[in-house]
Amino acid sequence: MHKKIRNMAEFAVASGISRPTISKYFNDPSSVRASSRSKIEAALACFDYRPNIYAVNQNRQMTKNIGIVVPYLADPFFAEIVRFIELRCIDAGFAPSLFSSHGEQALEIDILDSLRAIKPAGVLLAPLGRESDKAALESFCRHVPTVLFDSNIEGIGEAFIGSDNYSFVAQTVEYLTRTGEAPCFLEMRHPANPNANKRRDAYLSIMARLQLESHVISIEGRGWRFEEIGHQGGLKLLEQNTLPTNTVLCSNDRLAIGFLAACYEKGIRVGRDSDCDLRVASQDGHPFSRFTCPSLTTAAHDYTAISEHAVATLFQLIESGGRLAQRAEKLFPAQMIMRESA
Amino acid sequence: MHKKIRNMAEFAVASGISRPTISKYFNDPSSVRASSRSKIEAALACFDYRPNIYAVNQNRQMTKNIGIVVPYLADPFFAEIVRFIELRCIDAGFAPSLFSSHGEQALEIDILDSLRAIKPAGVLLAPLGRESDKAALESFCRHVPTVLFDSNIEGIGEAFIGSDNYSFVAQTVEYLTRTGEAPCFLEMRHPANPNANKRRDAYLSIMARLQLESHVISIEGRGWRFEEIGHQGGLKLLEQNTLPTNTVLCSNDRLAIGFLAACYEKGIRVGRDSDCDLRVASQDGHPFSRFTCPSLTTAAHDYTAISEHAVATLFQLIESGGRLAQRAEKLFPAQMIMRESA
DNA sequence: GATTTAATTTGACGCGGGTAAAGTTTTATA
DNA sequence: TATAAAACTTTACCCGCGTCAAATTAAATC
Repeated sequence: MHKKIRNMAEFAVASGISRPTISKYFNDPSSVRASSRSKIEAALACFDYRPNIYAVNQNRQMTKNIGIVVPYLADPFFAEIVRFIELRCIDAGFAPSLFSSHGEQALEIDILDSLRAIKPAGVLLAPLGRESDKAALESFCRHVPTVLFDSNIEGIGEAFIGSDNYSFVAQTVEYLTRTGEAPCFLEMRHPANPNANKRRDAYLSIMARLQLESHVISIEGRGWRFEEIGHQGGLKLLEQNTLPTNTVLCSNDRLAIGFLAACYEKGIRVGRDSDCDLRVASQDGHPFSRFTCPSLTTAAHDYTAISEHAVATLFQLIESGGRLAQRAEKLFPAQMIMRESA
Repeated sequence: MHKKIRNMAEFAVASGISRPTISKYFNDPSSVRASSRSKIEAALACFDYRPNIYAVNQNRQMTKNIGIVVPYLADPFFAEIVRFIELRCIDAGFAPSLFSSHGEQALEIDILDSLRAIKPAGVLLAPLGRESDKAALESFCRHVPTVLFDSNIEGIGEAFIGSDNYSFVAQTVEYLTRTGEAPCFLEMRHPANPNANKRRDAYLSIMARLQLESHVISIEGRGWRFEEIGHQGGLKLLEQNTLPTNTVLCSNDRLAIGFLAACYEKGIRVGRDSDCDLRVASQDGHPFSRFTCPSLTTAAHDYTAISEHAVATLFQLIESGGRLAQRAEKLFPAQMIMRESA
């Protein structure tokens, strides 16, 4: 009875419906008459036929694929946001494909290249940032409807969804200043991510507005191993004993995780209690920031809002045919999380 | 001059080579005469034509796709191993597709389902473990050449590559016992991953062999938020003050990260110095274990060996037509990393 | 029950490239 | 230089499905 169905024509015979109608059904089950639909679904139950996606995508102008590209998947921030995004794409009937550039420009270009080959309906792209080949990104975005997130690159992509870096720094600096000494700012000298520069600039401008003396400490190190960089840089700083203030605001949580490890090793007591030597705060709301020692006071990304809005924007972009009247930018403010480190 | 090339026939004309030869070239550039090859590559340089992957895959019995499935991508262990695997697949000319089950059975089934639809040459699967639907996995593996890694499920997949849990526990217990008191063993009562059970059993058997009294402490909590579980469980344990030994071996690093945070909060000094209250060691070699406070002594997976061998096994499986004479199992021993926590 | 409207069927073509057969040219070997 | 082997060209058909036009049928409206 259950002879194997090899293609849509055979399935059409088996279900007693013509092939074009079957085709319509798979593109939109509600577009066929209820009686046909139930016949098809009855047949579907016995024969478990599914259209060949390669044949389908060859003939469709646009696939149901959505590309998701992040710069560094081993960073739990991206892993977390990708989780949200994937689930929302699936719910909307799309097939997400996930790619990580692993911090390498060549790989990012390769990914965009192979992404073009699968003709996705749209792409959610968190670019490498400073390391990105802007010409390559621009060329890609001309061909594929793309929404940028996390890292903004001016003029590239139809929209950008990210966090308002100013809000992060404003909240952390305000909190730290209100509850103690104003912070110095610890960052990588050559950050991979453009958000880092925005945060430093925000720090400088906010400190100026508050008529406070600002101190930016830029530590060496390149790449995406932020914890290690924060650790090494922290050890050096603490050995030199040249921290200008007793309060340190780290540019991001991963740097702070490394820095806290250095503090611990050097016997520096971190926290807001009176017997502590140093307060450390940071920014991102990294999934592990709860479990540092002490737990990390940080300004957190609104993961849910960002992923939700990024996906919604992409869907809207797809529905309007791949182009938006003008490039939309949406920034979400930080959510302050007060913990033990400051 | 640069009229757009729409398909292989047009490209054949443009390059002065017949279409079947072009087709051969793209399947294996070395299979065509050197003179033809250089003509094709010259044309390729001006016209940047690429075969339509949907048309290609429709007609090929087997694609060049490789599926990679992990249970929880937000766990840096998997993120890290995926990085290795992806790069090796790309180097070998395959197109890896990455999926995370996000800890959910339904999603794992969905992924295997859509994976079947893309007709991959092979799949590298790290199953959820206890949460997996074994019947679904078995059915999948009957259709797609699959190599399991990380979590073994007896009889499923053509091969398994993972770590030798016994070696992990043997090394940590040996080290801890040699340098101080024998450890108790801290684990989740309902671990998601079957490795956890193997580690507990190894602990019991090793302690018995050493004629030492064993103490297994099973803490409550389900799911994949191990740090939180370790943290909550740790707080409870330390409040009750009922630890049977001054040395704790955690089943895995993420649990240990949470436990260390609990120790810090409770003012327990962790480390191997004489003024410390507790020694804590663990297992996995988690990327962040270097940055805990104190840094975590742990038995590390041999990431490189595992990913290397998993990929090599899959390639071999693909070359031998999708079936192996018998199910191969390969386990790699741990590499002990001595740090400050024990 | 006649008419309009919507849905379906039939038949046919196209997408882009795999692949096989038969004949032709090139290269390698002796 | 003759001969065999390898690579190539031409021709043709195939894959599985989207999609269109024309004809047919069913449902909805009055």
